[in-house]
Amino acid sequence: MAGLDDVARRAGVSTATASRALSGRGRLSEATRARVRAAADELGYVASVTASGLATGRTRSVGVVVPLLDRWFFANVLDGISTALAAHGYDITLYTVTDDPQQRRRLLHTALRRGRVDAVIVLSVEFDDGEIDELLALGMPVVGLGTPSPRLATLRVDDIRLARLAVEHLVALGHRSIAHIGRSHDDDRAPDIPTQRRRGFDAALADAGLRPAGFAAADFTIDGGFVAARDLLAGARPSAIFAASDELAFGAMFAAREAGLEVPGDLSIVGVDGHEMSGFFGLTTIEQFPHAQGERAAEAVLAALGEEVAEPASSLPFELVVRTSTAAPGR
Amino acid sequence: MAGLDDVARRAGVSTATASRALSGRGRLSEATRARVRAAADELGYVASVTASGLATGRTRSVGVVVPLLDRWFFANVLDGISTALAAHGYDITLYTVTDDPQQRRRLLHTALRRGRVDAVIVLSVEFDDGEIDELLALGMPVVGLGTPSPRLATLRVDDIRLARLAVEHLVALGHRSIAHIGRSHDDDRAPDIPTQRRRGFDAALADAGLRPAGFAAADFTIDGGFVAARDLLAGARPSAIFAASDELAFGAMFAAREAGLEVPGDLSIVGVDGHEMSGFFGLTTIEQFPHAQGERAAEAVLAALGEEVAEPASSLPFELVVRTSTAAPGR
DNA sequence: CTGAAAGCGCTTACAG
DNA sequence: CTGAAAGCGCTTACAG
Repeated sequence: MAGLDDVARRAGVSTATASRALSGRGRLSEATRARVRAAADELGYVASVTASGLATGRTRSVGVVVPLLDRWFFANVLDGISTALAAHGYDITLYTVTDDPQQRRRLLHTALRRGRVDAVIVLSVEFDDGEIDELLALGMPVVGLGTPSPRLATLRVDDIRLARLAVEHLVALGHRSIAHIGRSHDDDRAPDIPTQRRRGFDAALADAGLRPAGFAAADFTIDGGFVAARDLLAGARPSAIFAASDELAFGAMFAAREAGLEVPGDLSIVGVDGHEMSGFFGLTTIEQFPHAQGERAAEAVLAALGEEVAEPASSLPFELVVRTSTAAPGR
Repeated sequence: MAGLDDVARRAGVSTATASRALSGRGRLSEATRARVRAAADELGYVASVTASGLATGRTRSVGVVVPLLDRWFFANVLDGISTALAAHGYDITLYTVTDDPQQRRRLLHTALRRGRVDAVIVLSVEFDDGEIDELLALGMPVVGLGTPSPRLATLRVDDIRLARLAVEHLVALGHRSIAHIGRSHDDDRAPDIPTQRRRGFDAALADAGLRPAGFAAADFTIDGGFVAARDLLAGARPSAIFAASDELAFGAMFAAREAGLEVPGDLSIVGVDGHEMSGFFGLTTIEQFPHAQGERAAEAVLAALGEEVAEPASSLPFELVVRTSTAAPGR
């Protein structure tokens, strides 16, 4: 691989000048700049990141911390991040993080402190206070997407309003007996997404003078939705379910089918996400454009790194998509 | 952040000795080694990758090139890669690649030549001959997973046998009219996965003295499967469909439902993958354990980098899982 | 506008 | 077993 001095030699200038010509920093004549560029092209020169990283402290890479790679939502967010970062010549270094405390230590204490990345994007991982301290102590930009901590610069959709939108749709259809599948902290002020959605659910019902017809906790998988819905349908059956994700909603649809119930005849179901399969299932849902969310998170981080990016809008959009899984309460 | 000389000073040794103590290379007394380690722990020292990378030429990072982040299969493979790599202290740098030739050039010509990664894993991307040349010219280990090119060290499942297994299951149930949804090159010798599966399909039918009851090409999405199946079901209807992926099979199931057909009463369907939803759909499928495939690819790359890894098995396993989407041809 | 030189933080022959 | 020194390939004040 050709190095910078090969380029300099070929262009007949010093290494310093070659560096300036290629980076665009410092002023030099257009002629020499062009000469250096030509030499670099001819040699197929690409600057070594380890060398320039060591010299400048910048590596043009951002770390992305994800909880689970195989959730549809995260895969799409990641894709969005990747698109936006690539457009600015940044690479992405991927870190998976589960509940394993040792793994978290390794991430915070070692991986992120190796100087491999210039900034980090954290997706929906719940870090405790001490972990947030360590993140902040990294001394680089950290942006969260759907991260619960108020101490992190975080992009989020207004999940209370989002949930209200879903529930108000059901109420408008005439439903009076609406249950919820999701997750919730006991503390109403907990900032995590599932709790916010549960609060929006409660609030919308209260506004309509209704009380929850049931709540079932589930992790955000299809199977979780299936089991939760089976529980809900076993008791005094609600006429509608608001599921906190499309995957939960799919699970609920499978449970309804197993129970011999028709959707929406016997049971209306609303989800959240806009999952690629929601159309096939005829699922009414709140779309939230994860790909765009990823792009926005990437832009926030790029801005913090001093890159030129389009002015970011202030809030993340979502919208109700009505399909065939919701209707007026039947029979 | 503490540097190596801080550690050395605290331990009362030279930087060189500190480096040796921490890396384990070169022999030195247990006593000083312990002293250095203690100093490093107390200071929370972590070696800078840019510095050690520049000095050694190794960065402990591997590039992973993926076509699409939001396919269930790739997400799981990636997760497997991440698991195995993390266990050896390697990071992963993620590169997404589509058909856009400019993007491919940027990857091959720039991103991969920056010295950021020690090796690369390529997932199912079809590179042309010139691109393969560039990959090989990188001068680092490259391993493919499901990559068509015979010039790349590639891990693959035996897709001909895999397809035979699926089709033989249908034949054994008594089906005589079996169609295929997938993709295929005209050239039978094309090494890409879809073509291999189509060949296995043909071969199994030929062995049973049967001829294909239809073939419909589709990209590997649910929607692709839906459209393809709708076409197949519009003509002389087959009694069974072998779909080259579970997502295609899901699409086919939706199409069957739309056509008012019962599965498996009117139509049997087999898929490939072992998608997390296949259980809910009652889909008979060939499981192929993508997570394990990812781990295996990572281990192959680690071995090429001189890391100690378990002896890799020689072929990738798969297995038939019979559910309720297949039965003897009905009515 | 351009060059010589120091420095980024490690590693590794080379001596001893 | 340990240290002094050179070097990895860039960038950037500092001079001119």
